[in-house]
Amino acid sequence: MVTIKDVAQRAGVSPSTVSRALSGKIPVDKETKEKVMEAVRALNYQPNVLAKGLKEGRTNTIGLIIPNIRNPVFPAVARGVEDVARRNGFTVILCNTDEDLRVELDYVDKLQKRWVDGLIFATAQKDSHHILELKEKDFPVVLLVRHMEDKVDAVISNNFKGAYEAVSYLIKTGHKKIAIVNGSLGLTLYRERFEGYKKALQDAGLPVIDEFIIDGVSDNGNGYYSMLGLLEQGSVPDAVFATSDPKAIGIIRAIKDYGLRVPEDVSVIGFDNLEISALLDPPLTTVAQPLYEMGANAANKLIRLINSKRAKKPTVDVMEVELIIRKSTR
Amino acid sequence: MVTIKDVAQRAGVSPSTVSRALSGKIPVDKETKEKVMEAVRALNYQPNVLAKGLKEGRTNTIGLIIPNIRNPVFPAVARGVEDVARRNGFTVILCNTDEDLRVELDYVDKLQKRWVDGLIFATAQKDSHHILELKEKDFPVVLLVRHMEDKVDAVISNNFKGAYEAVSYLIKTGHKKIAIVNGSLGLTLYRERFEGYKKALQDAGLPVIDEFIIDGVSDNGNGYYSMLGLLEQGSVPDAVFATSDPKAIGIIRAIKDYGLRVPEDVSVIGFDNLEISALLDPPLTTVAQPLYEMGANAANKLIRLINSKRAKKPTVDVMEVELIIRKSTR
DNA sequence: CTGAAAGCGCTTACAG
DNA sequence: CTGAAAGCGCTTACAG
Repeated sequence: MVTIKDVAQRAGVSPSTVSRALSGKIPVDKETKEKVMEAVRALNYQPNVLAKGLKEGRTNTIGLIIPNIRNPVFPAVARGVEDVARRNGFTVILCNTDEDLRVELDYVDKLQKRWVDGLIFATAQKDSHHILELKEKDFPVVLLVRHMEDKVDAVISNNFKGAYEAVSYLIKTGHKKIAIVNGSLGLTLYRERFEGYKKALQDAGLPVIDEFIIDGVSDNGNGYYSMLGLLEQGSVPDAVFATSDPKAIGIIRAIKDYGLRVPEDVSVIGFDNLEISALLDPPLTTVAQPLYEMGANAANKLIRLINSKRAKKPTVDVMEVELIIRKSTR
Repeated sequence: MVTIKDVAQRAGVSPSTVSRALSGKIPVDKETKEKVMEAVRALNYQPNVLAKGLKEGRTNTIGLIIPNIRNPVFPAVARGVEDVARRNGFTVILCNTDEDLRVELDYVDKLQKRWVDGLIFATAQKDSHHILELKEKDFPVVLLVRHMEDKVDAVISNNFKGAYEAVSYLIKTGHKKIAIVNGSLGLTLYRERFEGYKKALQDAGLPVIDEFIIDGVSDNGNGYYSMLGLLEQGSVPDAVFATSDPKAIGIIRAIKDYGLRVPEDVSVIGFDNLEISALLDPPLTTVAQPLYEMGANAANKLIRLINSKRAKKPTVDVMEVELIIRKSTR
């Protein structure tokens, strides 16, 4: 391991000078600087990040906390985060929590010890006290996809509008009995999508029917059973608004297994626009979220927080959303 | 920030004693130990990992270097790596390279010295000198998915056998003109799958036909054009062995766009068994790789390397593979 | 069993 | 512009 001392010796200067020549922030004589650079090259010197971090109190590392990278929403999001991080000289630690609070707290603990400079959470719940605590300590935090009102900086998409447009489209194309298969109402994003659904019905003078409202459905496979349950109890809607593409996939399978056709008997509309959604049978009509850009924005926001001394008021960036019409709706 | 000094002061002992009480490796009087623990709890002391790392020369962090987390093979792999890492007290840094060597070298540079205890590469090429160099320096390295003969520890799947079984199945079910759409032959895994393809044909007394051999096809969308090209030049196979599921997806679209049916006119078989592959139209027949387990094994292997003092001879773990028959083959 | 001291590799006031 | 010194928060020989 070659250290700053080795470089200093070879260049015939003191370690302090090497440090200054390298940082560039403090004036150094041109000639000495060249000698230093020459030595750095000759020895292939790499400054030790730990020592630097220990001294400066920062590590140029951020943590990305998500439920599960296998949920197909997150690869694009993670990629957005990483690209921006890398371009700014940051490195990202990936943390999957499976929505388990203990795992999440564990990670927060561990990462803070590691002196991570900031954290992006895509796991925020209504009552994520630990996130609020970090915020209060002025530790840089940004929420992604899910947010907590205006208390913490966040990047989300326009959930209300996306849902409103999806359901309005269904109404416009002649559907009257529109069910919603929703996620947990503990999450703001699903509450907002629910509001959009209700508003669209109301604006069209359609009733909001209790039996067509299903929530608490997760993304890993139980959309199938919720839909099957609905059909088997004899409530057949003419359209379903699924609040995520993974849910829509399960719902379509359930409708087919029940012996009905999509979209002839039941139209299905999703929310996300995953890369696979165009490849399904039938190709999925859905509301596109700019997942990559959301990740990229969150990383930018976090890095700005890290670099700025004074705390500003948190802001929530709402990204626009677009209805993509394919073949799962008639 | 509460440091070891604060704890020492409160417990009325020296910092050295606190360190020893905490590490547990060196005997400490029971009573003093309790005083220390009491102080640790009272102050909610968190040892600073940077300082520890600087002193001990290790950080309990590993780097995972992959082409792109958006390629649907990698989320499962990454999850396997992370789960094992976390269970062993390690943290993982995610690095996407897009197969760009400069990005990769940049990452290796940044991560390697003193900062990360080991590296998992899912990006190895035939001539990845930088990986060999790390290995020679005795820096812990494990290859994943792709390997470099027996020079470096690796976890791969049984590519030859998977390909052999896939193609043999096609032959057994009456196909005679079987094309292969392959990845870059610069990668061992694709060479091995190619060998399996050829061997299966030979064992059945079928000729290996040049015009049915396409390689250098990447996973992001150009399977579509390769297949379309093949069809348009008038060479219509009765089956296609795609050496990855993403390629199979593009191939199926090309066949349909060309006006033929899958599997009635052309059977298609993939390799991977992604979660989406069962949901496609038609559901994809494919060779399943244990992606999660491969990631988990690689992490285990790496952590063992990190913890063991002496270098052992590298070993290549070959994981078993399974043919999953669905509806894209007749 | 315990404390004082040295040192991991840096950066940055403090002098000059 | 430059060097010597102190210090970031730990761990670990060295004495006792």
